Amino acid sequence: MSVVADERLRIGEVAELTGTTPRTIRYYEEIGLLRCGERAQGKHRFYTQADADRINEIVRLRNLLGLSLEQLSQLLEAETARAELRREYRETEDPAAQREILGQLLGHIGTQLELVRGRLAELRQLERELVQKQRRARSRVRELNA
Amino acid sequence: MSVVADERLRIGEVAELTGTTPRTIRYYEEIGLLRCGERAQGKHRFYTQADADRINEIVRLRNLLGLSLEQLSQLLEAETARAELRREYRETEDPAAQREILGQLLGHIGTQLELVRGRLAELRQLERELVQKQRRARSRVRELNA
DNA sequence: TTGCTCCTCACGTCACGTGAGGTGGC
DNA sequence: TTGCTCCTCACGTCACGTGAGGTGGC
Repeated sequence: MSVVADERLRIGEVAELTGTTPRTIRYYEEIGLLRCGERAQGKHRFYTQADADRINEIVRLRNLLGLSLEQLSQLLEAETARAELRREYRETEDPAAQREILGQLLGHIGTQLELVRGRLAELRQLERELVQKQRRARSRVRELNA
Repeated sequence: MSVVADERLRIGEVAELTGTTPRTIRYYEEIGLLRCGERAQGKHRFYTQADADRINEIVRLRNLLGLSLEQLSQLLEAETARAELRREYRETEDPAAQREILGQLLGHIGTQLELVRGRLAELRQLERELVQKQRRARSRVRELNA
């Protein structure tokens, strides 16, 4: 509950927080989806809340949008690059640069919204069809009872 | 376009109709998700429109709900059993039996609707969060322009 | 010091993809 | 008869699961 900036989470705790497993987190590191974090070979990995947040985002997009880790990697790479730029440019207080960054952010959000809304449309269509089936079955039950 | 009951579709045609591949269809047969259809070893498989419909349903539930083929198998097994009973009992014209079958059908539809609505809720939540991010970014753009 | 969690191989699994080499049907 | 699609192995791949055997930190 206490939000400490330099909180050091262990891999098992992060796994619990994100509904994954240590193996999954190590695999994401292996394929470059997650930062590797400096540590001596064989030593324990440590994570921050920001790492947990990123894993949560990955898992959510993976589950809800059915993207491959390769596709997710591309989707999040842009975001990571932006975050980098943002930290750099925020200090310059240059409004033109900030507008540029915000434009990129809006583009990125737009891409994700398109994907989410496409899925939503498909699921709503499926729901409609199931409700239609349900109505027909209920109507036949009423006929039988009449 | 012509709907002929005994239309004989080849595996490549079914794959095209369902957005899958011949390999996928053979794999579903291999693990028992699809009927095997009597045919001599090495001879060509043939399918009906009903088979294509079933594959479409499988693919849709797989993609939209993220179920494993094992879970899908269980979900559809009940449906297959019902369809069987239905053909048997429809001829008897026994209203009690028909009520029973309709009850099972309604239960099955209810299960699927629960899954679909759970997913819809998660996706709507994700959409809300993205829209919220979008608003904040746009508001910051307006601030910069002021 | 004692557990518990962590570590690194490394093989297994699910749901197919991808040739290799050969046969079938309009 | 000529293509095209089909057939059956069988190995490859992606995203992890699951031990085996060993070390690290509160």
